[in-house]
Amino acid sequence: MNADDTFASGRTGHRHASMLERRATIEDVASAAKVSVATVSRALRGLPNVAVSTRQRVMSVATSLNYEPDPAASRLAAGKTKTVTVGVPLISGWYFSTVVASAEAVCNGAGYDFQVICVSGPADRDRLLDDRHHLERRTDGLILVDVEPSAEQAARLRSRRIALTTIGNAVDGHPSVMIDDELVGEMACEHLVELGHRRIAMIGGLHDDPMNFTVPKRRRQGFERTLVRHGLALLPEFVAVGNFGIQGGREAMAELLDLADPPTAVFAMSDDMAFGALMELDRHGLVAGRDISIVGVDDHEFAQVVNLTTIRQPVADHGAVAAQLLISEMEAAAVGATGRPLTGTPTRSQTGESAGTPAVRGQLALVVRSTTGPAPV
Amino acid sequence: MNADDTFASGRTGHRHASMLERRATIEDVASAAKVSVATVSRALRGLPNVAVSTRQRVMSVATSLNYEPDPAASRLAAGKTKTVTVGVPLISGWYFSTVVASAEAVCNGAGYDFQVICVSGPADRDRLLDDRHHLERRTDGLILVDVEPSAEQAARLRSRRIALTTIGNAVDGHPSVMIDDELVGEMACEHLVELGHRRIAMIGGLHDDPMNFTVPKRRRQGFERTLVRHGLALLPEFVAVGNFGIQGGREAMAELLDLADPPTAVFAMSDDMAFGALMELDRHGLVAGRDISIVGVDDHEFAQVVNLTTIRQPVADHGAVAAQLLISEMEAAAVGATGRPLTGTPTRSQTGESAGTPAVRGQLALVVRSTTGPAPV
DNA sequence: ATGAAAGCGCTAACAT
DNA sequence: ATGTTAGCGCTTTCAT
Repeated sequence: MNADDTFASGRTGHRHASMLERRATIEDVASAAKVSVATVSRALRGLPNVAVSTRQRVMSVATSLNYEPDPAASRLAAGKTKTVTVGVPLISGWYFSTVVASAEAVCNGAGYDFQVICVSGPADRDRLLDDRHHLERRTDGLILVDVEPSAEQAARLRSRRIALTTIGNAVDGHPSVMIDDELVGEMACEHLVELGHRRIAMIGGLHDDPMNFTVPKRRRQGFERTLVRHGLALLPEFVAVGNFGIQGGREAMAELLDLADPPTAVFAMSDDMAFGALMELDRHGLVAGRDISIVGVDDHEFAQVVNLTTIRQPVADHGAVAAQLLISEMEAAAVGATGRPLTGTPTRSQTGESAGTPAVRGQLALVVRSTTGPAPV
Repeated sequence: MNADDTFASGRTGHRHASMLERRATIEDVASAAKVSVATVSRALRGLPNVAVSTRQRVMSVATSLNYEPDPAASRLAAGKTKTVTVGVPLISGWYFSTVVASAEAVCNGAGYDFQVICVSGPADRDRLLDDRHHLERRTDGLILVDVEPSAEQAARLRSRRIALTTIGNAVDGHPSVMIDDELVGEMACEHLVELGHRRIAMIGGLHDDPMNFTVPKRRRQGFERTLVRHGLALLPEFVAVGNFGIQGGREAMAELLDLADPPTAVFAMSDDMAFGALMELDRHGLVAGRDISIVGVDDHEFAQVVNLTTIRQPVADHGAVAAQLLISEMEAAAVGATGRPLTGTPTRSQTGESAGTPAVRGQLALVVRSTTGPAPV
């Protein structure tokens, strides 16, 4: 089959260098350990009903043979892939890459292969979730970050035995990790009001929202509600769209500054947008924290560089916790599969969290730096 | 030979088919299309020796059955995984996440599964490259970003039939994409010298360099050489270590400012370090571009926010080009494997690029913003 | 151009 | 506690 020797002469001194490495199979281990392949399989996977001495012998033989099970073979035979996939709207960008990084660390630590796929719009989302191609037989679990599957898609995922955990929004019956986004808006508003501001604007939201990104909606609710509680109102012209990017933030700030009567303070729903706002302030010769106050959300790595006041959220934790939740789900499912056929699985449709579907909430903290200050008199 | 019928009755009964989706196998397609599985396999994979009419029929049946080949099964049978893995020192962080993002787009577009693994030190690197676990039978190709495999590791990769492409450094006999790092140092130096600076410092390098990260070394060479060409010298106290992070840049700048006779200009080998330097300047009440000039490298998204003068490199291209090179290698290897056994593959040990191992160089551009200005008089 | 059949390297019944 | 063996769903000779 392989014509290794064809080159054995001319290629290099060492034949080994050009030869294909021979990998040990479970049979090699079995015969070397003088047991059956079944025993090797059990021994190596820590299954019960293996004599201690046998297990040890098998393990040492496996090690000395440098044996590693072929993932394709075990996937085919067992039907599990030991792979997790994370779907994000964008791979670069501080928030998402931080989430991906921490999820990767956890998954890899738990022995899972880690795949990433970019889901930048509804089409991508539906392709990922509806087509047979991406998930089917390729992954045991999926982490969706700021991507909301429909109820049907979530249901199908379950019937396809693919575990799901979401970040940024909750899907009924699945674990999720998110922050209290209403509280975010509330905290930002409180801070600004306390400083004496009364003309407070908001940068956030998306121009069109095909992905049904609920985060800005919730932040706005908390923000507006708090404004109202203080006897203030959210003026229509004080609602600018920033699309969660630096440029969007800059443009939004430009619009606000163009107003006949501009705000004295701005709540930017993300640090990125706040950075853009800061740029625009600079262009106008205005000083943040003196002429106009800006609060962001995230505590982006750069927030300290530009001294941005912001609401910190534990982004790295998001990925790590989601990965852990997902892994728990998958291992539970694995047990359930062998034990009893998950007859008892709850098929809840409650609005809140139901038993078995933890909705982890991250801690928030207002970090006051220099971009917010007392309202100008 | 097969006693299929032994279990024909009891086995196939769908036990909990109520919940689980039934997926079509190649046999389902074969029988529905009234051909053999072999023909289905050929037809669907675009292999020759299939009648046009047959192929069409098979394809439409496959579509209507929503058939998708089981990746585990084809991997096991064919020995290829259709997966690429990228190893990066850090997943978050602007540079790496941008590279990963563009690589993902290309790989996914080409139908490859895309895995990421964090390689944050020599131990991680050796585990990834030496152990059987990670790569073996899991991936067809590897992209290493700022991670340098030893010659032996690269050789083993070849004998394990895993394609390799590197970013940031070149490995003999493998495609790579990098920039001319000496030119980077040169351009930065030229710019500063032209502005009249003569006391020019440098922030870069790593404290200890277990990964043999060659980028800062080359940048320094170009930088120092250019200094010398202009009759200047790189003073030992003008070489600060920044570890390529914001904090490191800040500390490095602090050291430089503590000097009895501080520099009037600083070449920071990355934008991140430049941002840190900017922070420190700010803390000292100094204005960048007036009191002290700073040039960075990258043209980080954030560079425009703080108006940083920098040397732009096409980071996204790095990932995209590397992915393309890798895919070319893999498809060539696939052909070579069936066709002729890659007789002509060069085993060169030249210093530069050799035929068949393209070393793509990215375009550089000096982007002048406001953090550099004429030397104070 | 098509089909039959032998694996690929495991896992999981089932038997002992 | 251990062994036997039938698949898992494909790909790939080898026939025809």
